[in-house]
Order: sequence, then C-alpha cells, then structure tokens
Amino acid sequence: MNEKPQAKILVVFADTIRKIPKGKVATYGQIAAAAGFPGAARQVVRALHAYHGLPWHRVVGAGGAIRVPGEDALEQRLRLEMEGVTFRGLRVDLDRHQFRFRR
DNA sequence: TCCGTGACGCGAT
DNA sequence: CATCGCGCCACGG
Repeated sequence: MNEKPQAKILVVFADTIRKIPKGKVATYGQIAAAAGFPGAARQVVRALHAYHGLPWHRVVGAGGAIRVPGEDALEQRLRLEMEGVTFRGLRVDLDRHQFRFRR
C-alpha cells in the first residue's frame, strides 16, 4: 500500500492553504507557487477536494474571482464577507485582502 | 489505454 | 471588460 508521490504534493498544498489567515485570501496559482510548484494551480483544487477542514473559501481565482461552481459561490462570498473581506464587483479586492506568503 | 473534464492562468482579440 | 484559445495535468469512465 505505497503512497502515490502526488499525495505528498497535496499535503504541502494543504499546509500552505492552512496558513491563510482569517480576513485574507490567496489565489490558486499563488498557493501553488508558494508551495514550491509554480503552475500547479489545478493541483491546488485537488488538495481542496482531498482534505477536510481547510479554509477553502479563502482560495480564489486570479484577480480575486470566485471560481467555485453553483450555489457554493454564494456561500464562499458570504463566508468571506463574514470575515471582513470586501469585494469590487464580483471579485475580491485583492489590494486589500490578498495574503502575502513569507519567504 | 485513450479521452473528456475541471474550484486554473495568461496572453491575445 | 468579456471571451477565446491554449498549456497544464491528475482523475475517472
């Protein structure tokens, strides 16, 4: 029952996502890069599906766009606004809420 | 094994 | 600002 090497990557992404503080957001691509895998934005999505308890609502698309499909999009927005995150039209105001990972 | 799919991103139009 | 096209890549049917 050996583990797939990919599982490792998902753990790294999960840890990275957990670092996003309340009231802040990070983009899929930003998370991938911060975790050491620039360009692996799609893998970030896999991590979100694979792990429970992650602050999934704090993950947005490039430019602050809500990318979650269907009704969940509204829930994400509400959760964010609940934390004080503001929007500019349909996108999160990244200038004010984008989280900066430490290097 | 092949092929369509997707909570992506970015440059071009 | 809205769309489109293309690269990317693990998954699942």
